[in-house]
Amino acid sequence: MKNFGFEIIKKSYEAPLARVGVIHTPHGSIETPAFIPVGTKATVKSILPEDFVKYVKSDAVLANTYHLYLEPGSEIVKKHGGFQKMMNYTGPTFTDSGGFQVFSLGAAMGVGVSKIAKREDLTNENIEKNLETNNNFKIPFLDFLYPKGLRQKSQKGILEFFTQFFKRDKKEIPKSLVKISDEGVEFRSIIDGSKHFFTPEKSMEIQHDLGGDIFFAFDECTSPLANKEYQIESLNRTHAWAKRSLVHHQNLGVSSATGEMQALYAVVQGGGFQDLREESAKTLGEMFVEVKEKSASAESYSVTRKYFDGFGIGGSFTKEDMAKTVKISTENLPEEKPRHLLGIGEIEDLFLGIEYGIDTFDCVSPTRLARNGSLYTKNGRINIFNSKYKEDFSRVCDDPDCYAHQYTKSYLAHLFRSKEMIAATIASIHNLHFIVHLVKDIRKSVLEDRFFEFKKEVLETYTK
RNA sequence: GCGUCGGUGGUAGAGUGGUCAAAUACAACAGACUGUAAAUCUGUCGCCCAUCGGGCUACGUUGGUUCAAAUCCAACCCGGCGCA
Repeated sequence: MKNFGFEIIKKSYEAPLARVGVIHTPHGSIETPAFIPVGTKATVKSILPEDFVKYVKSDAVLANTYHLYLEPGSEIVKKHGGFQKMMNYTGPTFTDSGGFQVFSLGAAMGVGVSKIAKREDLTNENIEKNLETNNNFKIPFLDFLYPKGLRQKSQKGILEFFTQFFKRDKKEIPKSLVKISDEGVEFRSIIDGSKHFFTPEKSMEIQHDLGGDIFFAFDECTSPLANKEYQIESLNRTHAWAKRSLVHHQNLGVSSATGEMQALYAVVQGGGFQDLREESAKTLGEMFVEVKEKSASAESYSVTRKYFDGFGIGGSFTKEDMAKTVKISTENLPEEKPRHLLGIGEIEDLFLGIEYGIDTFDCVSPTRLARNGSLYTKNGRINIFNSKYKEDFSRVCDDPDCYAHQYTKSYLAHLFRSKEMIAATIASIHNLHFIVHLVKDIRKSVLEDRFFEFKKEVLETYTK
């Protein structure tokens, strides 16, 4: 059985923080930098698992704790031997801890805040408003919000239903499905409204059941609208949770699903505040737990220090802050450990991340954009719904290696307009292939010491 | 031929005297989407100027009643159904 490991093959001459490496896992290697496609519920949406392997050719896939815990339930995943086996995938896997849902179902719910804030959103007024609702949410009568049959309703339908219900009974409209305390986070299920309490320990247990090769400590992803006071409070909590995660991971030992060792990453937070990021990276980088191990020969014990195997960089920040935030984080992390930039995947951001020492990325953007008709091209993103593509007989993708190369834009436009399911499939394969291979090409450019040249070449034609 | 019901914007379909350029849905045209509450969401959608807003033409056709008509009346045209 191979264990987790990371080796740096080359450090860039051009960009002092950039490096090329390989992550070893019990299920194979990941050549870094790498883009890891997201399969939240143990499926990369709209793509057959076998086609994902065949056509996307990424080195790994990432699934989500919150979602798989809710359905089908981590026990069932465990009985499959992990989500990897369940989805008939043989390569390396990641699971996210559920920390992002603290944000997306909490502070971000219903207020139109995304992970990447626009600078103009960061007004005092918005921050004030956010403070009122960001913590200590009252969620009255939430059970009524999810009557049977509502599950399939659209987001709009649900929000309308909420609003009507609460207006009628003159109750406060809920701002959140999440309640945060130092102990953990109370989530309401997005499926049926039921209550679930996540602690770092619980997240570890679920992720041991899910069986990913690499998984994350439970963290709090804060809103980009949160002020510094809140960020400090949250960061301390995230650090405390990281320690608890590390301790509990050691107690649990190997994965309950696969019987194999899993690698645990901590998550650097601190919002857009540079001092907090620095503190976070240092704190987590030095964090360890002492483990007593029986020595091979006799009854004596040796004490070893267990550190995190790698680090995620999480949170939300403005586009403008991203570069320095990533940079100060990686500068203060142990160099020899892999770094994963959570939830980032726009093309400019990939270059930026790699330049500042990121080894892996994951992002829903390629698949979500694809389902909504946006496609990556060398000349920027296009919306295949635009009327001009009705009679555009050029290829969806120029690259003959891409599955979508065999189809015309006109055909894909037709599939989208007529709501055929395979539209999402072709578009998703294309977008993932595009991003995965872009990162592979960036990797190559670092190896060949022409990173900046390549960056310029790509970004010059890719406007947007 | 007689009777009856009906003719509304690209389509379907509400509206039956003023708050109607006309609900709603679909279509169309744009836009958004970064650890997946997302096969989702937002905006526009008669014409002309326009930031609020203003002007014009419109609910089969023509004429009428009324301060005011998609809405009431008459005739006509067209369609469904029933009876000859």
